[in-house]
Amino acid sequence: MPRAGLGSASVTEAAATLADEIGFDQLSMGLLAERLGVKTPSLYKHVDNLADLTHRIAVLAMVELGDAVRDATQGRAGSDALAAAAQAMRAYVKEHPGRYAAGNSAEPTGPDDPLIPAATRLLGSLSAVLRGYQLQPSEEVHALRMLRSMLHGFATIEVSGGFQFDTDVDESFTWMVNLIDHGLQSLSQTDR
Amino acid sequence: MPRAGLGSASVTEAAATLADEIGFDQLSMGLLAERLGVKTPSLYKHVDNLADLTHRIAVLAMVELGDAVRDATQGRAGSDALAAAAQAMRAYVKEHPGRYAAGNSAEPTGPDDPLIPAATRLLGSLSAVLRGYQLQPSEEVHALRMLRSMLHGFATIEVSGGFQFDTDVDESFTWMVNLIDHGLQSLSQTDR
DNA sequence: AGGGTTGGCTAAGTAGATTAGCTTTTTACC
DNA sequence: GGTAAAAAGCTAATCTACTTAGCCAACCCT
Repeated sequence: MPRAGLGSASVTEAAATLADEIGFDQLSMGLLAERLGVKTPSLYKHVDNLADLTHRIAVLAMVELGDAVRDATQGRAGSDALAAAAQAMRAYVKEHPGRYAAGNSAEPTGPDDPLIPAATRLLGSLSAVLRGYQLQPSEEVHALRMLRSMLHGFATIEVSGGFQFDTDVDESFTWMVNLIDHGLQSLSQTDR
Repeated sequence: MPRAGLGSASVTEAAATLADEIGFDQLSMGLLAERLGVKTPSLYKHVDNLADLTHRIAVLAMVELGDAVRDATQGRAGSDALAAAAQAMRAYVKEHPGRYAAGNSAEPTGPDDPLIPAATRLLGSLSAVLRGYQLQPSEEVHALRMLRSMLHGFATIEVSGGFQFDTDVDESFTWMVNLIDHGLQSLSQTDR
């Protein structure tokens, strides 16, 4: 019996891709094994169990999303950076809905969980975008929470097919980002 | 053997309460049966299966949330109505996280699904709130999508424990709602 | 009182996750 | 090149949760 050449990383990657295709909640050890041309118990040589697998997908998602936002905002500032970050995040969720869902369902398992730095890095990138608006320090956390809420909410509703009307969703998204942009600009300390 | 006096409605209600307590994804037929003092198979006299049960919870959640938003906005308009609707929605999700999660995971099963009118009614209440801002008709859908995204995103992140910093979450919420309020006011047709 | 319906139960079937234990391949080192 | 340990696959078996079948008691209605 020849070997399949698997490893924790390749199994996680395959699972993430499968989750994107069939939906995170449909992911199972059996389906993943079939996809990899292997019997189900063999997966346990590379991953502790299903919870461990989904956690690894979550970490992967956070790292990738952090990279995407960072790359998109490189060399941009203010409104440009905000629009780029928002579009990058939305694009990632649309392309990788299963990974993103895994990321949302994950809880840190301990103080050394790699999920923590990954999430921190993503938040840092969003913070950097907001820094361009020169908000009062006391308002920075509020603005960050608002930005996260809006992007997360929009992306998850969109991916779940929740926007019914046939009005263009792209248009709604840029409209929303613009509204936030104007709101943040009006709070900018340089305006006062 | 005495009877437990159950019915579809009371089983659904108990399941919803249990989901709020232990988390929607921890809900199981076994735990629900135990809670009701009954053996697992007995539940199938009142509900088709687990999918049916969660769907009923989803409908219940949408109806309750629709009621809550409607009640909160009664007799209010403009900024007051927005703030009331937002607080009502956030309060509902905090009090009933399991029900709300069920609502999010639900898909209509057909054209006669009671989930559809329930969801429509909720969206209608939010639309009514926005109507007070006298937006251009072409912008109404965008504003509704933004409002939904923000409220849904904030509530789900908060309930999942995603807001880490110790800055007061209430404050962030009202800050966010205020920002949106100002943004919508500046778009009001009466201003131009 | 008595027949039909309802709602509970036990027993059994199914699917998915997981563990145990065996065998083969690969690797590392002599 | 040869061999022993580690790694990676497999089959078989276990456990848990959902679900179905079929039985019997309790309730309702006249």
